[in-house]
Amino acid sequence: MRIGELAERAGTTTRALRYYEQLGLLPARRAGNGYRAYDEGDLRLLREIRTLQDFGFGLEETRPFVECLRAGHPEGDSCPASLEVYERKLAELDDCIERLREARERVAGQFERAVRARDDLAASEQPPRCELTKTTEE
Amino acid sequence: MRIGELAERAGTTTRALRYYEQLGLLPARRAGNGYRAYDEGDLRLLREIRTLQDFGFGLEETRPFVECLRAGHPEGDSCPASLEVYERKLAELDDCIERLREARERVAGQFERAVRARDDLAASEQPPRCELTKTTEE
DNA sequence: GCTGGCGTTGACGTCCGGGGGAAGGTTTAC
DNA sequence: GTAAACCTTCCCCCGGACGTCAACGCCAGC
Repeated sequence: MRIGELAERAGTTTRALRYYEQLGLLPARRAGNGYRAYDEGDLRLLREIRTLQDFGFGLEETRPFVECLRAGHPEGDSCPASLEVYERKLAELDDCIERLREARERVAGQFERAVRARDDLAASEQPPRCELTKTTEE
Repeated sequence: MRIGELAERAGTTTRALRYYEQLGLLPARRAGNGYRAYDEGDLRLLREIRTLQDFGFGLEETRPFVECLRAGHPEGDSCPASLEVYERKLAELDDCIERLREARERVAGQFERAVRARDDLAASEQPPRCELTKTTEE
């Protein structure tokens, strides 16, 4: 299989495949004419890469998974190195989520304070009309 | 006050101040010699910008707050436009947090599955030795 | 009067990842 | 025979918030 077919079957582009090869992530054998030659195993590797990317992994983070598959393991995450990447990613996500939650709380606090300040100001400038005054005023 | 003093008092750099001016965020009056001239009000505006940046706001998002202060309001968030930015930011943060949480759950699921697969494999390859076999084998 | 430190503008560099796109040349496929 | 697919090499781009010169002007102190 050549690069165009592989790209199409994996739903990516030839440009990306050349880039992955450049990274050493998905090296290709070469046919006699210099064309890149891929097989079904490469498609499997490529699908692993794409799946992990959908999970939010960077390309470098997919490397242990790809190498694990290439080493003959049944799944990309059958190797300790892959599990470590999972753990690191989980820690990274937790950290990121926590920081965003803190930021959210700070902003929410500011927002609520500002809204109260606005309402207080409105109330002092134009005192609330109770039911009785309301009917008499209008 | 000139640019160096303002930068130092606000804990930022002259480069940043020129950049803010370039964005029209913090325009400066000019002294006779062409130097930028700032006053205490500008320091207040700048502190508002820095505070919001610490909250995770982009520079453009600080603009309504700065203009609100410049319009004479007591706080940067005394204006409706600022409150809208707060609301947009909260929605943006919520969305971001939610997407990260989903990603985290997907990764956690994969991780747990992989760990179970590993343990199952270890168990089948090397059956667990109970207390009795342990003493007889070694 | 000169050195040093501040100021000015403008333009380009950086960081980050993940490619995009074009030029210019082979090889294959119909 | 020609169009499509492939090859390599090269630079470009995205965004955000500045950093980093370069080359000059202004001013205080000694």
